[in-house]
Amino acid sequence: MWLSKSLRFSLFPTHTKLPPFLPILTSHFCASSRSQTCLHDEAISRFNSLLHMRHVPPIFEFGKILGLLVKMKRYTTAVSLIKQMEFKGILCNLANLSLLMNCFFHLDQLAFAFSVFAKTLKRGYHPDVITLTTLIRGLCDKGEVEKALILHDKIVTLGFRLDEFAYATLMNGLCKIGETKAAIKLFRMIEGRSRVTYNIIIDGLFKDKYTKEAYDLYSEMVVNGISPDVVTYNTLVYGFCLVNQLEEAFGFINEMLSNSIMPNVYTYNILIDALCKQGKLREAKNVLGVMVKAYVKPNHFSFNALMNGYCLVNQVKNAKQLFNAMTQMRVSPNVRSYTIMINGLIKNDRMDEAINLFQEIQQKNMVPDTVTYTTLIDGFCKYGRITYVWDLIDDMHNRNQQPNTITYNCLLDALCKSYNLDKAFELYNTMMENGIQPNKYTWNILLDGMCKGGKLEKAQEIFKDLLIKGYPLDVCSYNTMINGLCKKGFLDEALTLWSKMEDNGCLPNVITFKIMSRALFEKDEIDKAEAFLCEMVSRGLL
DNA sequence: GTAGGGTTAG
Repeated sequence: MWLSKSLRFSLFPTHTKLPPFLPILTSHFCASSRSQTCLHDEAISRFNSLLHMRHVPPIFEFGKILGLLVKMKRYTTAVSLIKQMEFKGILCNLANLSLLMNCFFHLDQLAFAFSVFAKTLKRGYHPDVITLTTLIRGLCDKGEVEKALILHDKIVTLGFRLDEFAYATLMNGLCKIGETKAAIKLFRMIEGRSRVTYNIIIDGLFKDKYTKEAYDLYSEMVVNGISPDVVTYNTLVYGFCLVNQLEEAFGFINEMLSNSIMPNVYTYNILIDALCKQGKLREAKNVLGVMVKAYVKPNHFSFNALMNGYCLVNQVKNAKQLFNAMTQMRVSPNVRSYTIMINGLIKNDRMDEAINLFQEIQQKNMVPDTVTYTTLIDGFCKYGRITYVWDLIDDMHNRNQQPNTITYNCLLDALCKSYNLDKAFELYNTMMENGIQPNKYTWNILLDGMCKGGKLEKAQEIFKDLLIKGYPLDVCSYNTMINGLCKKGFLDEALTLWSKMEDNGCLPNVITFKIMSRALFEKDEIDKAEAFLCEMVSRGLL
Protein backbone atom coordinates (compact mmCIF):
# COMPACT_ATOMS: atom_id res chain seq x y z
CA MET A 1 0.00 0.00 0.00
CA TRP A 2 2.85 2.23 -0.87
CA LEU A 3 1.01 4.97 -2.65
CA SER A 4 -2.25 5.08 -0.77
CA LYS A 5 -0.29 5.59 2.42
CA SER A 6 1.65 8.42 0.89
CA LEU A 7 -1.54 9.95 -0.40
CA ARG A 8 -3.06 10.31 3.02
CA PHE A 9 -1.13 13.45 3.65
CA SER A 10 -0.46 16.18 1.19
CA LEU A 11 3.13 17.15 0.80
CA PHE A 12 2.11 20.37 -0.78
CA PRO A 13 0.01 23.00 0.95
CA THR A 14 -2.08 24.84 -1.59
CA HIS A 15 -1.77 28.38 -0.28
CA THR A 16 1.83 29.08 -1.28
CA LYS A 17 2.67 30.72 -4.57
CA LEU A 18 5.74 28.80 -5.61
CA PRO A 19 5.56 25.04 -6.07
CA PRO A 20 6.40 23.91 -2.54
CA PHE A 21 8.45 20.92 -3.66
CA LEU A 22 11.09 23.21 -5.11
CA PRO A 23 13.16 23.54 -1.91
CA ILE A 24 13.30 19.76 -1.50
CA LEU A 25 14.27 19.34 -5.11
CA THR A 26 17.07 21.86 -5.03
CA SER A 27 18.61 20.47 -1.88
CA HIS A 28 18.51 16.92 -3.21
CA PHE A 29 19.79 17.26 -6.69
CA CYS A 30 22.09 20.20 -6.93
CA ALA A 31 25.18 18.49 -5.58
CA SER A 32 27.26 18.82 -8.69
CA SER A 33 28.86 15.90 -10.42
CA ARG A 34 31.42 16.53 -13.11
CA SER A 35 29.61 18.01 -16.05
CA GLN A 36 29.19 16.30 -19.41
CA THR A 37 31.06 19.12 -21.13
CA CYS A 38 33.99 18.53 -18.86
CA LEU A 39 34.09 14.79 -19.59
CA HIS A 40 33.74 15.48 -23.27
CA ASP A 41 36.74 17.83 -23.30
CA GLU A 42 38.79 15.36 -21.32
CA ALA A 43 37.99 12.61 -23.79
CA ILE A 44 39.15 14.77 -26.67
CA SER A 45 42.43 15.71 -25.04
CA ARG A 46 43.11 12.10 -24.04
CA PHE A 47 42.42 11.05 -27.63
CA ASN A 48 44.80 13.70 -28.93
CA SER A 49 47.55 12.61 -26.61
CA LEU A 50 47.11 9.03 -27.87
CA LEU A 51 47.33 10.31 -31.42
CA HIS A 52 50.63 12.07 -30.77
CA MET A 53 52.47 9.32 -28.91
CA ARG A 54 55.75 8.26 -30.44
CA HIS A 55 54.66 4.64 -30.52
CA VAL A 56 51.13 4.18 -31.75
CA PRO A 57 49.07 2.78 -28.86
CA PRO A 58 46.90 -0.29 -29.46
CA ILE A 59 43.79 0.52 -31.46
CA PHE A 60 41.40 -0.48 -28.68
CA GLU A 61 42.70 2.44 -26.60
CA PHE A 62 41.17 4.77 -29.19
CA GLY A 63 38.06 2.61 -29.28
CA LYS A 64 37.49 3.00 -25.54
CA ILE A 65 37.36 6.78 -25.83
CA LEU A 66 35.17 6.62 -28.91
CA GLY A 67 32.75 4.34 -27.06
CA LEU A 68 32.61 6.83 -24.21
CA LEU A 69 31.77 9.67 -26.60
CA VAL A 70 28.96 7.64 -28.17
CA LYS A 71 27.59 6.96 -24.70
CA MET A 72 27.56 10.73 -24.16
CA LYS A 73 25.82 11.08 -27.54
CA ARG A 74 28.69 13.17 -28.90
CA TYR A 75 28.42 11.63 -32.34
CA THR A 76 29.90 14.55 -34.25
CA THR A 77 32.97 14.51 -32.01
CA ALA A 78 33.39 10.76 -32.47
CA VAL A 79 33.19 11.10 -36.24
CA SER A 80 35.74 13.89 -36.30
CA LEU A 81 38.17 11.99 -34.05
CA ILE A 82 37.96 8.91 -36.26
CA LYS A 83 38.71 11.11 -39.26
CA GLN A 84 41.82 12.48 -37.51
CA MET A 85 42.88 8.97 -36.61
CA GLU A 86 42.64 7.68 -40.16
CA PHE A 87 44.32 10.85 -41.45
CA LYS A 88 47.30 9.92 -39.28
CA GLY A 89 47.36 6.51 -40.91
CA ILE A 90 45.84 4.66 -37.97
CA LEU A 91 43.23 2.45 -39.58
CA CYS A 92 39.93 1.58 -37.96
CA ASN A 93 39.22 -1.94 -36.84
CA LEU A 94 35.83 -3.57 -37.32
CA ALA A 95 34.56 -2.27 -33.98
CA ASN A 96 35.52 1.33 -34.82
CA LEU A 97 33.81 1.06 -38.18
CA SER A 98 30.60 -0.24 -36.59
CA LEU A 99 30.77 2.62 -34.13
CA LEU A 100 31.25 5.10 -36.96
CA MET A 101 28.28 3.67 -38.78
CA ASN A 102 26.22 4.00 -35.60
CA CYS A 103 27.24 7.67 -35.33
CA PHE A 104 26.12 8.42 -38.87
CA PHE A 105 22.76 6.78 -38.22
CA HIS A 106 22.26 8.95 -35.17
CA LEU A 107 23.25 12.02 -37.16
CA ASP A 108 20.62 11.14 -39.78
CA GLN A 109 23.33 10.65 -42.39
CA LEU A 110 22.16 7.34 -43.75
CA ALA A 111 24.19 7.57 -46.94
CA PHE A 112 27.41 7.95 -44.95
CA ALA A 113 26.38 5.08 -42.69
CA PHE A 114 26.00 2.80 -45.68
CA SER A 115 29.27 3.96 -47.19
CA VAL A 116 31.00 2.97 -43.95
CA PHE A 117 29.42 -0.46 -44.31
CA ALA A 118 30.70 -0.63 -47.91
CA LYS A 119 34.14 0.42 -46.70
CA THR A 120 34.03 -2.33 -44.08
CA LEU A 121 33.47 -4.95 -46.76
CA LYS A 122 36.02 -3.37 -49.11
CA ARG A 123 38.69 -3.56 -46.44
CA GLY A 124 38.06 -7.28 -46.20
CA TYR A 125 36.39 -7.31 -42.79
CA HIS A 126 33.67 -9.87 -42.21
CA PRO A 127 30.84 -8.00 -40.54
CA ASP A 128 30.09 -9.54 -37.19
CA VAL A 129 26.83 -9.68 -35.30
CA ILE A 130 27.48 -6.21 -33.83
CA THR A 131 27.96 -4.62 -37.25
CA LEU A 132 24.76 -6.26 -38.43
CA THR A 133 22.82 -5.24 -35.33
CA THR A 134 24.04 -1.68 -35.81
CA LEU A 135 22.67 -1.77 -39.34
CA ILE A 136 19.37 -3.26 -38.23
CA ARG A 137 18.97 -0.74 -35.44
CA GLY A 138 19.92 2.16 -37.67
CA LEU A 139 17.33 1.12 -40.22
CA CYS A 140 14.64 0.57 -37.58
CA ASP A 141 15.32 3.91 -35.87
CA LYS A 142 15.00 5.72 -39.17
CA GLY A 143 11.65 4.15 -39.93
CA GLU A 144 13.01 1.65 -42.42
CA VAL A 145 11.89 -1.45 -40.53
CA GLU A 146 10.87 -3.10 -43.79
CA LYS A 147 14.46 -2.84 -45.04
CA ALA A 148 15.75 -4.17 -41.73
CA LEU A 149 13.54 -7.23 -42.19
CA ILE A 150 14.85 -7.76 -45.72
CA LEU A 151 18.38 -7.45 -44.38
CA HIS A 152 17.54 -10.01 -41.71
CA ASP A 153 16.25 -12.45 -44.34
CA LYS A 154 19.40 -11.98 -46.41
CA ILE A 155 21.65 -12.56 -43.41
CA VAL A 156 19.79 -15.75 -42.52
CA THR A 157 19.87 -16.99 -46.12
CA LEU A 158 23.64 -16.53 -46.12
CA GLY A 159 23.75 -18.91 -43.20
CA PHE A 160 24.69 -16.30 -40.62
CA ARG A 161 23.09 -16.50 -37.20
CA LEU A 162 21.96 -13.42 -35.38
CA ASP A 163 21.92 -13.30 -31.61
CA GLU A 164 19.15 -12.30 -29.24
CA PHE A 165 20.31 -8.66 -29.22
CA ALA A 166 19.82 -8.44 -32.95
CA TYR A 167 16.41 -10.06 -32.67
CA ALA A 168 15.41 -7.82 -29.78
CA THR A 169 16.35 -4.82 -31.94
CA LEU A 170 14.32 -6.08 -34.86
CA MET A 171 11.30 -7.02 -32.75
CA ASN A 172 11.38 -3.62 -31.09
CA GLY A 173 11.43 -1.93 -34.49
CA LEU A 174 8.44 -3.99 -35.59
CA CYS A 175 6.47 -3.20 -32.43
CA LYS A 176 7.20 0.50 -32.82
CA ILE A 177 5.49 0.58 -36.22
CA GLY A 178 2.56 -1.43 -34.90
CA GLU A 179 3.63 -4.71 -36.48
CA THR A 180 3.35 -6.56 -33.21
CA LYS A 181 2.15 -9.72 -34.95
CA ALA A 182 5.29 -9.89 -37.08
CA ALA A 183 7.36 -9.31 -33.95
CA ILE A 184 5.58 -12.17 -32.18
CA LYS A 185 6.27 -14.40 -35.16
CA LEU A 186 9.99 -13.73 -34.76
CA PHE A 187 9.69 -14.13 -31.00
CA ARG A 188 8.17 -17.59 -31.39
CA MET A 189 10.76 -18.53 -33.99
CA ILE A 190 13.90 -17.81 -32.02
CA GLU A 191 15.14 -19.93 -29.19
CA GLY A 192 16.52 -18.67 -25.90
CA ARG A 193 14.11 -15.82 -25.27
CA SER A 194 15.59 -13.29 -22.92
CA ARG A 195 13.93 -10.94 -20.50
CA VAL A 196 14.49 -8.08 -22.91
CA THR A 197 12.68 -9.83 -25.75
CA TYR A 198 9.79 -10.67 -23.42
CA ASN A 199 9.63 -7.05 -22.30
CA ILE A 200 9.50 -5.83 -25.88
CA ILE A 201 6.65 -8.13 -26.90
CA ILE A 202 4.69 -7.54 -23.70
CA ASP A 203 4.98 -3.81 -24.31
CA GLY A 204 3.89 -4.18 -27.93
CA LEU A 205 0.80 -6.12 -26.88
CA PHE A 206 -0.12 -3.58 -24.21
CA LYS A 207 0.20 -0.72 -26.67
CA ASP A 208 -2.16 -2.51 -29.05
CA LYS A 209 -4.46 -2.84 -26.02
CA TYR A 210 -4.20 -6.60 -26.02
CA THR A 211 -4.05 -6.32 -22.27
CA LYS A 212 -4.96 -9.90 -21.50
CA GLU A 213 -2.51 -11.34 -24.03
CA ALA A 214 0.22 -9.10 -22.65
CA TYR A 215 -0.47 -10.24 -19.13
CA ASP A 216 -0.55 -13.88 -20.23
CA LEU A 217 2.86 -13.46 -21.82
CA TYR A 218 4.12 -11.94 -18.60
CA SER A 219 2.87 -15.04 -16.76
CA GLU A 220 4.59 -17.25 -19.34
CA MET A 221 7.82 -15.37 -18.76
CA VAL A 222 7.62 -15.93 -15.01
CA VAL A 223 6.74 -19.61 -15.48
CA ASN A 224 9.82 -19.95 -17.66
CA GLY A 225 11.91 -18.78 -14.76
CA ILE A 226 12.64 -15.29 -16.02
CA SER A 227 12.05 -12.82 -13.21
CA PRO A 228 10.62 -9.42 -14.07
CA ASP A 229 12.87 -6.39 -13.74
CA VAL A 230 12.10 -2.69 -13.41
CA VAL A 231 11.41 -2.40 -17.15
CA THR A 232 8.96 -5.31 -17.03
CA TYR A 233 7.12 -3.69 -14.15
CA ASN A 234 7.09 -0.30 -15.84
CA THR A 235 5.67 -1.96 -18.93
CA LEU A 236 2.94 -3.64 -16.87
CA VAL A 237 2.13 -0.43 -15.01
CA TYR A 238 1.97 1.52 -18.25
CA GLY A 239 -0.13 -1.15 -19.94
CA PHE A 240 -2.79 -1.10 -17.25
CA CYS A 241 -2.76 2.71 -17.04
CA LEU A 242 -3.39 2.75 -20.78
CA VAL A 243 -6.74 1.04 -20.29
CA ASN A 244 -7.48 3.15 -17.20
CA GLN A 245 -7.03 0.26 -14.79
CA LEU A 246 -5.02 2.21 -12.26
CA GLU A 247 -5.83 -0.19 -9.44
CA GLU A 248 -4.05 -3.00 -11.25
CA ALA A 249 -1.20 -0.66 -12.08
CA PHE A 250 -0.72 0.19 -8.40
CA GLY A 251 -0.96 -3.50 -7.62
CA PHE A 252 2.17 -4.02 -9.69
CA ILE A 253 3.87 -1.15 -7.91
CA ASN A 254 3.29 -2.97 -4.65
CA GLU A 255 4.47 -6.21 -6.20
CA MET A 256 7.70 -4.67 -7.43
CA LEU A 257 8.36 -3.12 -4.05
CA SER A 258 7.85 -6.42 -2.30
CA ASN A 259 10.32 -7.93 -4.77
CA SER A 260 12.77 -5.17 -3.78
CA ILE A 261 12.73 -3.61 -7.23
CA MET A 262 12.82 0.14 -6.82
CA PRO A 263 10.68 2.35 -9.03
CA ASN A 264 12.76 4.54 -11.35
CA VAL A 265 12.05 7.78 -13.17
CA TYR A 266 9.96 5.92 -15.78
CA THR A 267 7.76 4.33 -13.11
CA TYR A 268 7.02 7.64 -11.43
CA ASN A 269 6.41 9.44 -14.70
CA ILE A 270 3.99 6.78 -15.89
CA LEU A 271 2.01 7.17 -12.67
CA ILE A 272 2.11 10.97 -12.74
CA ASP A 273 0.86 11.01 -16.30
CA ALA A 274 -1.89 8.47 -15.69
CA LEU A 275 -3.16 10.33 -12.63
CA CYS A 276 -3.05 13.65 -14.48
CA LYS A 277 -5.08 12.22 -17.35
CA GLN A 278 -7.75 11.21 -14.86
CA GLY A 279 -7.73 14.73 -13.46
CA LYS A 280 -6.24 13.58 -10.16
CA LEU A 281 -3.78 16.43 -9.89
CA ARG A 282 -3.37 16.26 -6.15
CA GLU A 283 -2.37 12.61 -6.29
CA ALA A 284 -0.07 13.24 -9.25
CA LYS A 285 1.65 16.02 -7.33
CA ASN A 286 2.03 13.69 -4.39
CA VAL A 287 3.72 11.09 -6.58
CA LEU A 288 6.21 13.77 -7.58
CA GLY A 289 6.81 14.39 -3.90
CA VAL A 290 7.34 10.70 -3.20
CA MET A 291 9.70 10.53 -6.14
CA VAL A 292 11.79 13.40 -4.85
CA LYS A 293 11.93 11.91 -1.38
CA ALA A 294 13.18 8.68 -2.94
CA TYR A 295 16.01 10.67 -4.56
CA VAL A 296 14.73 10.05 -8.07
CA LYS A 297 15.26 13.26 -10.02
CA PRO A 298 12.25 14.45 -12.00
CA ASN A 299 12.95 15.11 -15.68
CA HIS A 300 11.15 16.68 -18.65
CA PHE A 301 8.59 13.93 -18.67
CA SER A 302 7.65 14.49 -15.05
CA PHE A 303 7.18 18.23 -15.39
CA ASN A 304 5.49 18.05 -18.77
CA ALA A 305 3.00 15.44 -17.56
CA LEU A 306 2.08 17.57 -14.57
CA MET A 307 1.86 20.77 -16.60
CA ASN A 308 -0.37 19.03 -19.07
CA GLY A 309 -2.51 17.77 -16.22
CA TYR A 310 -3.01 21.29 -14.93
CA CYS A 311 -3.93 22.51 -18.38
CA LEU A 312 -6.46 19.70 -18.76
CA VAL A 313 -8.31 20.87 -15.65
CA ASN A 314 -8.00 24.49 -16.79
CA GLN A 315 -5.47 25.48 -14.15
CA VAL A 316 -3.07 27.18 -16.52
CA LYS A 317 -1.85 29.35 -13.70
CA ASN A 318 -0.42 26.33 -11.90
CA ALA A 319 0.95 24.97 -15.15
CA LYS A 320 2.74 28.24 -15.81
CA GLN A 321 4.17 28.22 -12.31
CA LEU A 322 5.59 24.78 -12.90
CA PHE A 323 6.89 25.86 -16.29
CA ASN A 324 8.83 28.67 -14.64
CA ALA A 325 9.97 26.42 -11.81
CA MET A 326 11.46 23.70 -13.95
CA THR A 327 14.20 26.01 -15.17
CA GLN A 328 15.25 26.58 -11.56
CA MET A 329 15.44 22.81 -11.28
CA ARG A 330 17.95 22.71 -14.13
CA VAL A 331 15.40 21.01 -16.31
CA SER A 332 14.93 23.64 -18.96
CA PRO A 333 11.65 23.46 -20.86
CA ASN A 334 11.84 21.61 -24.16
CA VAL A 335 9.67 21.99 -27.24
CA ARG A 336 7.04 19.73 -25.72
CA SER A 337 6.89 21.83 -22.56
CA TYR A 338 6.28 24.89 -24.71
CA THR A 339 3.63 23.13 -26.75
CA ILE A 340 1.76 22.05 -23.63
CA MET A 341 1.78 25.63 -22.34
CA ILE A 342 0.80 27.12 -25.68
CA ASN A 343 -2.12 24.72 -25.92
CA GLY A 344 -3.20 25.41 -22.34
CA LEU A 345 -3.05 29.17 -22.88
CA ILE A 346 -5.01 28.99 -26.13
CA LYS A 347 -7.71 26.85 -24.55
CA ASN A 348 -8.02 29.47 -21.81
CA ASP A 349 -8.42 32.39 -24.19
CA ARG A 350 -4.90 33.68 -23.66
CA MET A 351 -3.87 33.72 -27.30
CA ASP A 352 -1.40 36.59 -26.94
CA GLU A 353 0.55 34.84 -24.20
CA ALA A 354 0.60 31.73 -26.36
CA ILE A 355 2.12 33.72 -29.23
CA ASN A 356 4.73 35.14 -26.86
CA LEU A 357 5.77 31.66 -25.80
CA PHE A 358 5.93 30.56 -29.41
CA GLN A 359 8.36 33.39 -30.09
CA GLU A 360 10.34 32.49 -26.99
CA ILE A 361 11.00 29.03 -28.48
CA GLN A 362 12.84 30.59 -31.39
CA GLN A 363 14.66 33.09 -29.16
CA LYS A 364 16.05 30.10 -27.31
CA ASN A 365 17.26 28.63 -30.59
CA MET A 366 14.88 25.74 -30.45
CA VAL A 367 12.78 24.67 -33.40
CA PRO A 368 9.01 24.37 -32.95
CA ASP A 369 7.90 21.04 -34.35
CA THR A 370 4.82 19.94 -36.28
CA VAL A 371 2.81 19.60 -33.08
CA THR A 372 3.71 23.10 -31.88
CA TYR A 373 2.79 24.60 -35.23
CA THR A 374 -0.43 22.60 -35.39
CA THR A 375 -1.43 23.75 -31.90
CA LEU A 376 -0.93 27.37 -32.84
CA ILE A 377 -2.58 26.96 -36.24
CA ASP A 378 -5.63 25.44 -34.60
CA GLY A 379 -5.72 28.35 -32.16
CA PHE A 380 -5.60 30.92 -34.96
CA CYS A 381 -8.25 28.98 -36.89
CA LYS A 382 -10.61 28.96 -33.95
CA TYR A 383 -9.99 32.65 -33.31
CA GLY A 384 -10.71 33.39 -36.96
CA ARG A 385 -7.25 34.83 -37.55
CA ILE A 386 -6.79 32.93 -40.79
CA THR A 387 -4.16 35.21 -42.34
CA TYR A 388 -1.67 34.18 -39.65
CA VAL A 389 -2.34 30.54 -40.47
CA TRP A 390 -0.93 30.65 -43.99
CA ASP A 391 2.19 32.43 -42.72
CA LEU A 392 2.69 29.65 -40.20
CA ILE A 393 2.31 27.01 -42.88
CA ASP A 394 4.98 28.71 -45.00
CA ASP A 395 7.14 28.85 -41.92
CA MET A 396 6.63 25.12 -41.36
CA HIS A 397 7.86 24.33 -44.86
CA ASN A 398 10.86 26.61 -44.47
CA ARG A 399 11.83 24.86 -41.27
CA ASN A 400 11.22 21.40 -42.67
CA GLN A 401 8.41 20.63 -40.23
CA GLN A 402 5.87 19.01 -42.50
CA PRO A 403 2.14 19.29 -41.84
CA ASN A 404 0.56 15.95 -40.98
CA THR A 405 -2.97 14.56 -40.74
CA ILE A 406 -3.78 16.58 -37.63
CA THR A 407 -2.53 19.83 -39.16
CA TYR A 408 -4.80 19.23 -42.14
CA ASN A 409 -7.68 18.31 -39.85
CA CYS A 410 -7.43 21.69 -38.13
CA LEU A 411 -7.48 23.49 -41.46
CA LEU A 412 -10.33 21.34 -42.79
CA ASP A 413 -12.33 22.05 -39.67
CA ALA A 414 -11.77 25.79 -40.06
CA LEU A 415 -12.92 25.68 -43.67
CA CYS A 416 -15.97 23.56 -42.85
CA LYS A 417 -16.98 25.75 -39.95
CA SER A 418 -16.81 28.83 -42.17
CA TYR A 419 -18.94 27.05 -44.78
CA ASN A 420 -16.17 26.78 -47.36
CA LEU A 421 -17.02 23.19 -48.19
CA ASP A 422 -15.59 23.38 -51.70
CA LYS A 423 -12.29 24.67 -50.40
CA ALA A 424 -12.30 21.97 -47.76
CA PHE A 425 -12.56 19.28 -50.42
CA GLU A 426 -9.90 21.00 -52.45
CA LEU A 427 -7.64 20.83 -49.42
CA TYR A 428 -8.63 17.22 -48.85
CA ASN A 429 -7.40 16.46 -52.38
CA THR A 430 -4.14 18.27 -51.72
CA MET A 431 -3.76 16.20 -48.58
CA MET A 432 -4.19 12.99 -50.55
CA GLU A 433 -1.77 14.19 -53.25
CA ASN A 434 0.81 14.77 -50.53
CA GLY A 435 0.33 11.21 -49.34
CA ILE A 436 -1.18 12.19 -46.01
CA GLN A 437 -3.76 9.68 -44.85
CA PRO A 438 -7.06 10.87 -43.41
CA ASN A 439 -8.05 9.48 -40.02
CA LYS A 440 -11.40 9.22 -38.26
CA TYR A 441 -11.16 12.86 -37.16
CA THR A 442 -10.82 13.89 -40.79
CA TRP A 443 -14.01 12.05 -41.67
CA ASN A 444 -15.90 13.41 -38.69
CA ILE A 445 -14.88 16.95 -39.60
CA LEU A 446 -15.91 16.49 -43.23
CA LEU A 447 -19.16 14.71 -42.35
CA ASP A 448 -20.08 17.53 -39.99
CA GLY A 449 -19.15 20.10 -42.62
CA MET A 450 -21.39 18.39 -45.16
CA CYS A 451 -24.29 18.00 -42.75
CA LYS A 452 -24.19 21.68 -41.87
CA GLY A 453 -23.29 22.91 -45.33
CA GLY A 454 -26.38 21.63 -47.10
CA LYS A 455 -24.90 18.35 -48.29
CA LEU A 456 -26.68 15.94 -45.99
CA GLU A 457 -27.21 13.34 -48.72
CA LYS A 458 -23.54 13.38 -49.65
CA ALA A 459 -22.67 12.93 -45.98
CA GLN A 460 -25.04 9.97 -45.69
CA GLU A 461 -23.49 8.43 -48.78
CA ILE A 462 -19.95 8.73 -47.43
CA PHE A 463 -21.01 7.54 -43.99
CA LYS A 464 -22.60 4.40 -45.46
CA ASP A 465 -19.56 3.80 -47.59
CA LEU A 466 -17.27 4.03 -44.57
CA LEU A 467 -19.54 1.65 -42.64
CA ILE A 468 -19.47 -0.91 -45.46
CA LYS A 469 -15.70 -0.69 -45.68
CA GLY A 470 -15.56 -1.45 -41.96
CA TYR A 471 -13.91 1.88 -41.20
CA PRO A 472 -13.65 2.32 -37.42
CA LEU A 473 -16.32 4.99 -37.00
CA ASP A 474 -16.79 6.17 -33.44
CA VAL A 475 -19.51 7.69 -31.29
CA CYS A 476 -18.58 11.11 -32.62
CA SER A 477 -19.24 10.02 -36.22
CA TYR A 478 -22.67 8.71 -35.22
CA ASN A 479 -23.46 11.84 -33.24
CA THR A 480 -22.50 14.00 -36.22
CA MET A 481 -24.84 12.10 -38.52
CA ILE A 482 -27.67 11.84 -36.00
CA ASN A 483 -27.44 15.57 -35.35
CA GLY A 484 -27.36 16.28 -39.08
CA LEU A 485 -30.48 14.20 -39.64
CA CYS A 486 -32.32 15.75 -36.68
CA LYS A 487 -31.53 19.28 -37.78
CA LYS A 488 -33.09 18.60 -41.19
CA GLY A 489 -36.16 17.04 -39.62
CA PHE A 490 -35.38 13.42 -40.48
CA LEU A 491 -36.14 12.20 -37.01
CA ASP A 492 -37.07 8.67 -38.05
CA GLU A 493 -33.81 8.18 -39.85
CA ALA A 494 -31.96 9.55 -36.85
CA LEU A 495 -33.74 7.03 -34.64
CA THR A 496 -32.85 4.22 -37.03
CA LEU A 497 -29.19 5.21 -36.86
CA TRP A 498 -29.47 5.45 -33.11
CA SER A 499 -30.67 1.87 -32.84
CA LYS A 500 -28.00 0.72 -35.29
CA MET A 501 -25.02 2.22 -33.51
CA GLU A 502 -25.09 -0.04 -30.53
CA ASP A 503 -25.38 -3.10 -32.79
CA ASN A 504 -22.26 -1.83 -34.53
CA GLY A 505 -20.40 -1.89 -31.26
CA CYS A 506 -20.59 1.83 -30.61
CA LEU A 507 -22.13 2.93 -27.31
CA PRO A 508 -24.06 6.23 -27.30
CA ASN A 509 -22.73 8.86 -24.89
CA VAL A 510 -24.18 11.95 -23.20
CA ILE A 511 -23.99 13.93 -26.41
CA THR A 512 -25.99 11.31 -28.33
CA PHE A 513 -28.73 11.44 -25.71
CA LYS A 514 -28.76 15.22 -25.67
CA ILE A 515 -29.06 15.43 -29.44
CA MET A 516 -31.93 12.94 -29.51
CA SER A 517 -33.88 14.35 -26.61
CA ARG A 518 -33.53 17.92 -27.80
CA ALA A 519 -34.79 16.96 -31.27
CA LEU A 520 -37.75 15.13 -29.73
CA PHE A 521 -38.59 18.07 -27.46
CA GLU A 522 -38.52 20.40 -30.44
CA LYS A 523 -41.01 18.14 -32.19
CA ASP A 524 -43.20 18.17 -29.08
CA GLU A 525 -42.63 14.47 -28.52
CA ILE A 526 -42.22 15.18 -24.83
CA ASP A 527 -42.77 11.61 -23.61
CA LYS A 528 -40.17 10.14 -25.93
CA ALA A 529 -37.73 12.90 -25.09
CA GLU A 530 -38.13 12.26 -21.38
CA ALA A 531 -37.73 8.54 -21.95
CA PHE A 532 -34.37 9.27 -23.57
CA LEU A 533 -33.27 11.39 -20.64
CA CYS A 534 -34.33 8.68 -18.19
CA GLU A 535 -32.41 6.10 -20.19
CA MET A 536 -29.38 8.39 -20.10
CA VAL A 537 -29.57 8.67 -16.33
CA SER A 538 -30.12 4.96 -15.84
CA ARG A 539 -27.00 4.29 -17.88
CA GLY A 540 -25.06 6.47 -15.52
CA LEU A 541 -24.32 9.08 -18.18
CA LEU A 542 -24.52 12.34 -16.35
C1' DG B 1 13.79 -2.97 -23.79
C1' DT B 2 10.05 1.13 -20.32
C1' DA B 3 7.33 7.56 -19.83
C1' DG B 4 5.20 13.22 -22.42
C1' DG B 5 2.41 17.69 -26.34
C1' DG B 6 -1.74 19.05 -31.22
C1' DT B 7 -7.53 17.48 -34.48
C1' DT B 8 -14.05 15.84 -34.44
C1' DA B 9 -19.96 15.58 -32.35
C1' DG B 10 -24.31 18.77 -28.23
